[in-house]
Amino acid sequence: MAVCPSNDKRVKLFGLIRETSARLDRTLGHELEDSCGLPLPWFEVLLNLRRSESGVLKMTEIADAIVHSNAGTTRLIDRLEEAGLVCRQSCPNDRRSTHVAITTDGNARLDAALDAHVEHVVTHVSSRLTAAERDELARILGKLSADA
Amino acid sequence: MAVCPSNDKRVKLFGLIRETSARLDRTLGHELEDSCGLPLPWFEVLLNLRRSESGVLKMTEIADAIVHSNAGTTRLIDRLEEAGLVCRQSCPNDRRSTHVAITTDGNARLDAALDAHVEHVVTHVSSRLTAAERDELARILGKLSADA
DNA sequence: ACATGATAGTTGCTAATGCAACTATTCGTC
DNA sequence: GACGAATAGTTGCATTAGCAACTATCATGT
Repeated sequence: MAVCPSNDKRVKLFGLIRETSARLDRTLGHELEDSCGLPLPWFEVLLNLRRSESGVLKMTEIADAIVHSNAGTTRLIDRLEEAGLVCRQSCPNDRRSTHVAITTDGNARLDAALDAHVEHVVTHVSSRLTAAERDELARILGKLSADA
Repeated sequence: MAVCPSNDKRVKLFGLIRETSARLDRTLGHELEDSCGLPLPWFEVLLNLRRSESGVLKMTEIADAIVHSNAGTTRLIDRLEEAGLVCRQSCPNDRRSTHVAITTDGNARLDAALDAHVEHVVTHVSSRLTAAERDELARILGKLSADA
């Protein structure tokens, strides 16, 4: 269909999503690490735990939320637990499953990180867009993120 | 400012960008690898070479385009060269610099990959959005990707 | 109750990435 | 022209991630 597929609009859109996210990831990741000593994936885990209703998440839920493999999530939680920011708890209903909860230390670190992170996000994202654009971006991305 | 920073709209927007991109990355990466045996980063390198005016790119240009470190790009190009898809050429003007060019094999692989990739992008991105949404998304992301 | 299959999580192994340090070359300034 | 600073690229090292295989537990059908 396209005369030059390498410049195909559709291909470019995906590339743009990828590139934008990668740049923001790198920038905000560095800034978070520099200001709080907290890697972005750790932050994401803590953030998801904070948001969870029950205060705990299963390994699989975390893996899905942060878009990691189960194996990768195991190791990630290992490190977070090693650092004392989360703890594993046995799940009463299902003995295959593991509950992960945030610790007091984890909550404190998250609070500090959130303050810094909000500032970074404002600098690199919010302030560059109008309110309408931010809403529209969230709406559109929501449609894409629905399943995959 | 926000009562509950973990649900702060700004934080969520960044998280959504990250999540959406990660999911698409994973899905389209697998599909491309399964259909063409081409890892997504390889594809991105070849695509950028195809698009370049002169037919070659410097290592640093590639690193920037695909949002990799210089070190990571060196190893990535090593593998691509090993596979015969690109070749390094000495740069006449600057002997510190290295030109990377796509080979005949690389072009063939890229052609095949593009056909498959377009299809994947249509499935997971284009078809989920209206034409207006696609344009708007590209426009907004363009504003974000501008510098960092 | 039991066999079969599905699911949750972990581990071994390998691949890919980044940072810091290094070499080689070029640029700027005197 | 020569010296110091900046730049392009590569390498050593450590970290992180995923896939495939494994164990343990649960669910289903007979």
